[in-house]
Amino acid sequence: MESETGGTTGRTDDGRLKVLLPLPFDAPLDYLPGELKLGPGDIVRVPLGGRDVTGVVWDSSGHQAARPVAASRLRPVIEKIDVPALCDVTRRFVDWVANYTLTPAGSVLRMVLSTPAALAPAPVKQLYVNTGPPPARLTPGRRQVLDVLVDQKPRGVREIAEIAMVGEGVVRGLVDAGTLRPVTVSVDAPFTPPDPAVAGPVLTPGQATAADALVDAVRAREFAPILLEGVTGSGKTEVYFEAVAAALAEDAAQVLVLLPEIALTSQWLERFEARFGAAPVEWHSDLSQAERRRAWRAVARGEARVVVGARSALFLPFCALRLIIVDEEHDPSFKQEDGVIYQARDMAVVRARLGALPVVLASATPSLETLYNVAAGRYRRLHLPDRHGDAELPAVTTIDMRRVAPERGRFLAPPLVEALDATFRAGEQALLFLNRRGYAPLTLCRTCGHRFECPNCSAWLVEHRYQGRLMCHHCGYEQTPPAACPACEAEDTLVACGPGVERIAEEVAERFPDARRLVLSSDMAQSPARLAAAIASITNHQVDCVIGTQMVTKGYHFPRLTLVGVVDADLGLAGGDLRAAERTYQQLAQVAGRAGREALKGRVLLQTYMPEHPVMAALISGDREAFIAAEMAAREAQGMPPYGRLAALILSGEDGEAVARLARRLGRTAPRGDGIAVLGPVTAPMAMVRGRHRWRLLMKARRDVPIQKEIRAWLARAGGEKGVRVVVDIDPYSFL
DNA sequence: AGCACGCCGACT
DNA sequence: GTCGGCGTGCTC
Repeated sequence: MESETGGTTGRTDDGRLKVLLPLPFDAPLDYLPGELKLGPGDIVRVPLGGRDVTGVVWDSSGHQAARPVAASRLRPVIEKIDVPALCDVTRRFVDWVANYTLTPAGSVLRMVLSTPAALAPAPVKQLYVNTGPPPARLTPGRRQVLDVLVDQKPRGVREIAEIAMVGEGVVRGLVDAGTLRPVTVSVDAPFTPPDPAVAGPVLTPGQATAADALVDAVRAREFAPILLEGVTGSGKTEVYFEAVAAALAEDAAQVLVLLPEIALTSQWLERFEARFGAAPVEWHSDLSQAERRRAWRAVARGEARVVVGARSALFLPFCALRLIIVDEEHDPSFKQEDGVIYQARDMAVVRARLGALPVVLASATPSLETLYNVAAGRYRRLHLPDRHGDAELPAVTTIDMRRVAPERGRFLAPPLVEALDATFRAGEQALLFLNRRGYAPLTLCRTCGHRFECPNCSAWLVEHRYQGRLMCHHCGYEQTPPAACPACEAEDTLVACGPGVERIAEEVAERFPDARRLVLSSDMAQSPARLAAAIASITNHQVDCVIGTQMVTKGYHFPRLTLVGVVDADLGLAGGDLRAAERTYQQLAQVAGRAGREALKGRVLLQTYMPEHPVMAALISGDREAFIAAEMAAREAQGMPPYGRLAALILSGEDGEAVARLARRLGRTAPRGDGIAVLGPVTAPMAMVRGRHRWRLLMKARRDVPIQKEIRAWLARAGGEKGVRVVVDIDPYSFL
């Protein structure tokens, strides 16, 4: 029996070193430290099979190998990498997330070591200063060079030559003469630290009270989950900036601000810079390789004081994290749906608990989970009063599409058309919201009824008329629309069914030829520059009518926007998943909030076939509290989250029979008993994605049931099936 | 995740 | 007779 020395040394009695590798392994592998002095968190290169990989010295407790590998098979660590060690909290966080999400610990570590370039030796450049003896011959050119360098600031050869107005040869001559001495600097410029004192806050008394509470929480250096709730325009950002300022005032403290990717806008960054005099360190998917390296290293070294990023920023190697802010905490995009499946908002709370620091969840429309935690006394709630007292909330009304339907082939009902007309005449802006990209979601043949479907997925091909393509939104398949029907060969019989934003834009163009239109969808987000230009054109009122998907719902102020028309308010309610009502309410409330942000009173028109639906009723009355209460009661009655827990098993594989076989076996061997129920197996609503057949099972459990343990035992019981992948989604959001 | 080893079709 | 397809399985 091997005995362990404990969790602090990273090695066992016989000198084995535990090293976790960024590969799908559940546990660290054993290595020999050789002559290296290594401790937990150190980043090392180790041999694995025929290659070298980078891993992290892990704590020896926790992962107890059932049967240790023979000492003769151990290989020594190659080298220690010159990067700060991953701190204790980061390591425990990796283990925690792995255990909770039923993901191999190595896969979680891979998210931390996501930037291989950051682990390579830092690229350097050669600069020069005048610290050597003066040259034997002082020519006029040399004199000019030395004049440039009197300030002792290191500069590159090219730069010196340019300022001194001499050739580079003159500079090199002084280098050869030993007058100019080289200094080696990293090519990564340091980040300017934000300064808490640049611009003092201008807070109302209500905001100041909340800000003080946050500042106290930062100073207390304890775990403190806090909901910061306040409607749009109540100053949430300014209030949490005070907590950021309090952290910045402390030595070396780091702050993480998580935003939904879509909300990380230039507008947010401008506000930050105005308050703190410097930009935060950004972390999101479209950073270049060099930017990632610079940011990652700065975080690891503690030089990045404030990081703002999308959910993956949670896995950066912070060493002195003192505060986490999750803005727009209700946003469903915090749920990562592929690779390691996790809810970044929930994991932020976990990281805060492990690190004993406050975490602020900010929202105008908090998630039911968060409200539940407030009600249970687990989270503290700070509520911001509306800055403008009884602010002009937009008037919300429904258009009953059963009574006032648009003409055939049109999608805007007469009352909405009239409202658009009035808005344009008044010189104001309108927003038409439809959460559907492209021109039409379905194309069919009028003669034979043939539908264009994706060959790899159970989904219709969406027509994108601007690009002249039929596209699958699930796998990237696309084709050119054929002239004739591929089934019956009839010509000119293909019809577009249903609207997307492009089709709405077309209808606006037909009805209002003079209105300047802009379609805003994620198709545009591919190019950040184009997106920024588009946003600016709205802000500058170069656009009268914006037709947008959920791209438009967050983070932007459009001061001249007074009318919001929701083309299909029922869209999100279809499918009947758990959060359909909540999500639809959030989304429509958020879109509605775009109308009438400043002096101008706004109004919102919802086109719906079910105006009596509780979601519509709540939007009209503005009574969010009542809606939440009803939704909570319904969830409680059904034992659904947040009252109960859910976990989904998604099976997929190319061989449909094998997938079905394993699905049935999992159904037979499902855990049953007190507080656990398993629904399914059923074929997934999207029965085929990317050529893989899919089945689902859903486990519903009481909150006190250790679902991870149950699922692990269940999967072991059922065994596997060749070529079939099982993905576990704890707390699922998507039911497709 | 890679990279080996392994067993069945078309080439010099 | 070999080259090579990528299916399964191991890496301390």
